[in-house]
Amino acid sequence: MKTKPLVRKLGAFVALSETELGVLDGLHKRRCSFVAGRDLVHQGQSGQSAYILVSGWACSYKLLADGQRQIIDFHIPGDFLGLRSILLHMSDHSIEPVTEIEVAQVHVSDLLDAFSQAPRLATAVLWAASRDEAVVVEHLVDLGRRNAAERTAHFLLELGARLSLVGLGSREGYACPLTQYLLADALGLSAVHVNRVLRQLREAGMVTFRDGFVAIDNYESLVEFAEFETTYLDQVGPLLT
Amino acid sequence: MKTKPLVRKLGAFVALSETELGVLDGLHKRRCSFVAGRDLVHQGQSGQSAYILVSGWACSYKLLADGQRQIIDFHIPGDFLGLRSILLHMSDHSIEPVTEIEVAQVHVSDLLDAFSQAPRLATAVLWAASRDEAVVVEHLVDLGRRNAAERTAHFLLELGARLSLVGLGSREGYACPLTQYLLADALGLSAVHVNRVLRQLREAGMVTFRDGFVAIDNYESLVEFAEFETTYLDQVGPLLT
DNA sequence: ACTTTGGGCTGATCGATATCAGTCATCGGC
DNA sequence: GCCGATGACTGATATCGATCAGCCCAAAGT
Repeated sequence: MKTKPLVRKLGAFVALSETELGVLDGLHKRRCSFVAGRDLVHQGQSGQSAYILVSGWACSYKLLADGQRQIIDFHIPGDFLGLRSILLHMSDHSIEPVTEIEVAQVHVSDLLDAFSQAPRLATAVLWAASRDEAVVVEHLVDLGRRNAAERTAHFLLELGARLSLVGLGSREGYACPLTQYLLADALGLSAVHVNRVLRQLREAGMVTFRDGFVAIDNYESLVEFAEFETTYLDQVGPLLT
Repeated sequence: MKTKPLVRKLGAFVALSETELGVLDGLHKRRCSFVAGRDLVHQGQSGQSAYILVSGWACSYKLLADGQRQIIDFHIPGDFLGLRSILLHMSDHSIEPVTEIEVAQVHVSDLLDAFSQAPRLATAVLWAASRDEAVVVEHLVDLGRRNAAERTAHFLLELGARLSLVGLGSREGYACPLTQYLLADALGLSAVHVNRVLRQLREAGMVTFRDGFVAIDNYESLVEFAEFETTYLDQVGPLLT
């Protein structure tokens, strides 16, 4: 079987032993699939287990009383879903599959067992969680201090960088199943404006998002335009050997 | 000595034993003070230790190339500072004391030792980190989908709720050393506009921020106006006994 | 006593982005 | 072969919040 995205992701941080690989494999036993659009976790729900995303895309979001929604983050293969919910014993957000997804369900007890069998996995997962938090923080800066075009450019670059880490993208581009509506809800813009901004970026020769594919036409100028910094995503090699 | 804010905070989640209290005490040994305005941690710095904030307020922020900044979060007594930095071996943000602060410096090794002596502390700290992340997520929703007034109202309520957890605030209000400039950098607004919005909220009889004190004039209507949900902050009693 | 500084405050104007009100193309169902 | 749904796209208009330019007050410095 092909390398699991989670293994690939954690492997970039910790040089995984045979035992650790085995334990990680064990976490992938309870497999399920979900169709696009039907909530996996619902805001306000309690209890719950977490999931490891094996294939497909999902997003976590919050709904406001007036029906608007804000997408917190998109999740790609190798990401944990709902890790925070199980700690707080209550989900403060919803999670929705963007495409059809395949996940491995993980109970709290599975996770704690895995950690006691392979303690360095806990460090690795904590590291992954920290990196995810850094992504959310960068997203927050997007919303607070970047205009629509910079924000969109930055966001597309960041997605690309994350996808590259699990082998699903490169500097040339990546497959991206998001609609302009989803992008709007993530970027705090209207779908109409997302459309205009994407046109600007396309006409400026920087990036073309069309037919489910993001083509980065000029990586350097896009990076400069978006003030994109990769330090928090870069991972040259395992830090823990 | 008065109960430490961190003990108070974690105590709301885990019923702490004598041993655990002792270990927590041990983490508070390396005390230092810092004056307001001079960075504690600098964006891009590597290595680093973390800190427990004992008294005073701090904020973590990111600088953009054009000189703008976005404040990610304000930190109040009982909060950890720079926990993510030590995991990523690199700080992706800066931390600046807002007032004079007193902190306890914590090396990675101190923390790991503490966790091995009192394993439930690890769970408690992880829980605290998750709650902090939930705060950042809520802040993200503020920036993405709430207008200036709702955003400001929501932010002030959230601060109040967090301060109440460590005994520094109530539904009537709390002492708040923030300037309108700091508020602007956190809310993604200009200082001028923050001023106007505060006036609106004051004239609407909801909340009065003046002379370093936030007075909540009408808690119910403020909560309704801001669509404030406390679920992720509420903590009726220890979940782990 | 005068100046300087920092924080709070205000009016006028301008620009970025939302909102409204559509068109067009594609696709699956019947 | 039409129908409804969905997503991409566009022009016109409205609005929120930034920016500019400035005043006022209190505290600290000289």
